[in-house]
Amino acid sequence: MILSQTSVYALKAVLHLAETGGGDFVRVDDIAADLKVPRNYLSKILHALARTGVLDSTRGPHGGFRLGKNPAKLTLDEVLAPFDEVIGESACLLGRKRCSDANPCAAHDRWKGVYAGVKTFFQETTVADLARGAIPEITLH
Amino acid sequence: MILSQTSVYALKAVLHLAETGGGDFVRVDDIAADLKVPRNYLSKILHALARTGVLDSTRGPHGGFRLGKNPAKLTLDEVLAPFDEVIGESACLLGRKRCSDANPCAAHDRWKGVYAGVKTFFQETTVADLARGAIPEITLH
DNA sequence: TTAAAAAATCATATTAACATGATCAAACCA
DNA sequence: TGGTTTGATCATGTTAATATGATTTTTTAA
Repeated sequence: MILSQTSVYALKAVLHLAETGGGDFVRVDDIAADLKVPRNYLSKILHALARTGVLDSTRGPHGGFRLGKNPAKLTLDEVLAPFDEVIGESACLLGRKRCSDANPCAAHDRWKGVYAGVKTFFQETTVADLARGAIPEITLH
Repeated sequence: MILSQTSVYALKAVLHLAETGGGDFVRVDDIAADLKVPRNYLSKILHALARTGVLDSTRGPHGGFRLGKNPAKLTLDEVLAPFDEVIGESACLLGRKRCSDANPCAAHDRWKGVYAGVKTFFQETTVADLARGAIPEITLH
C-alpha cells in the first residue's frame, strides 16, 4: 500500500465526516462501526487529527468529532501529516535522508518528475474534492 | 518511504552489480560491505532475485552473484516484484482490494492519473537507465 | 579426497505497526 | 450532586518487517 493502514483510517474518517457529518458531532463508536475500523485505534487517530485542527472534538452527551476546517480548504497533505510523511524526506526512492539535485541518488533525475506528480496530488487535492454527494455548509467555530 | 527497506536493498544490490560487477560473480559479503547492508538479510534477498532470474548465483570459490539479464532490458518492476507489489492491487489509495472505474473508491478518479505515472516509471525504467558510469558488456549464459 | 570458500538455510531476536480491553476524566442533564 | 454519555488514556497483545548468529550444503582446487 502507498499509505499506511493508519493513514487510510484517518482519510476515510475525515471523508466520512465530510460526507455524512453535516457539521454535527459524530461519536467514535458510530464512525468505527460505519467504517469497520477498530474503535480505540480510531479514537487515537481522531485525537491526533483534533490536535492539528483538522477535526474538532467534545466529550459527554452529544459529543464526538466533526470537521475543524472547511473541507474545500483542507488538503490531503494536512490530513495525513501526523501519520505518514508522504511528502518530504521520504521522497528518495533509494531511502536516502538527503537526496537533491546537487547530491542525487542513482534514481533521482528520473524519479523526480514522477514524484512531483504525487506530491502535487496530496498538496492540492482537498477533502471536498473527494467527498461524494452534497457537502453541507459547515459552520466553523 | 515509498519502497520497503527490503526493496531498497534489492534495488541497490542490482544497481551495484550493474555498475561494478562487470559480469563477474561478486560475493554477498562484498556487496553487503559495499552497501552497508546486513549480510544474511541481503543473502536472502539476492537468493529471491536469483529465483526470478534477475540474478545468477554459484557457490564455492569464485562464486557469488551476477546479473542474470541484460540491464537494458531489466525493469525496476521485475527487480522489485518478489518484494513490494508497487504495481497492482496496492494501487487503491484507500486500501481496497478491488477498486476500478466500474467500482471506484472516493479517490479513484483523481488518483488514477497520478498512479499511472508511478506505474509507468517502474515498468519502463531499466537498471541500465539508473546505473551510473559505463555498463560493461555482459555475456549472458 | 579433502580442506577451504562460498551461498543457502535455520533458529532466534528486535522493533514498529496495528489492534484490543479496561479504565479514567470530562461534559451534560435530571 | 450523582449518574450517564462520551472521548482520552493506559496496559497489553499480536503480527510482520527487519536483523543477527550459527549451521548446513555445494563447489572448487590443491
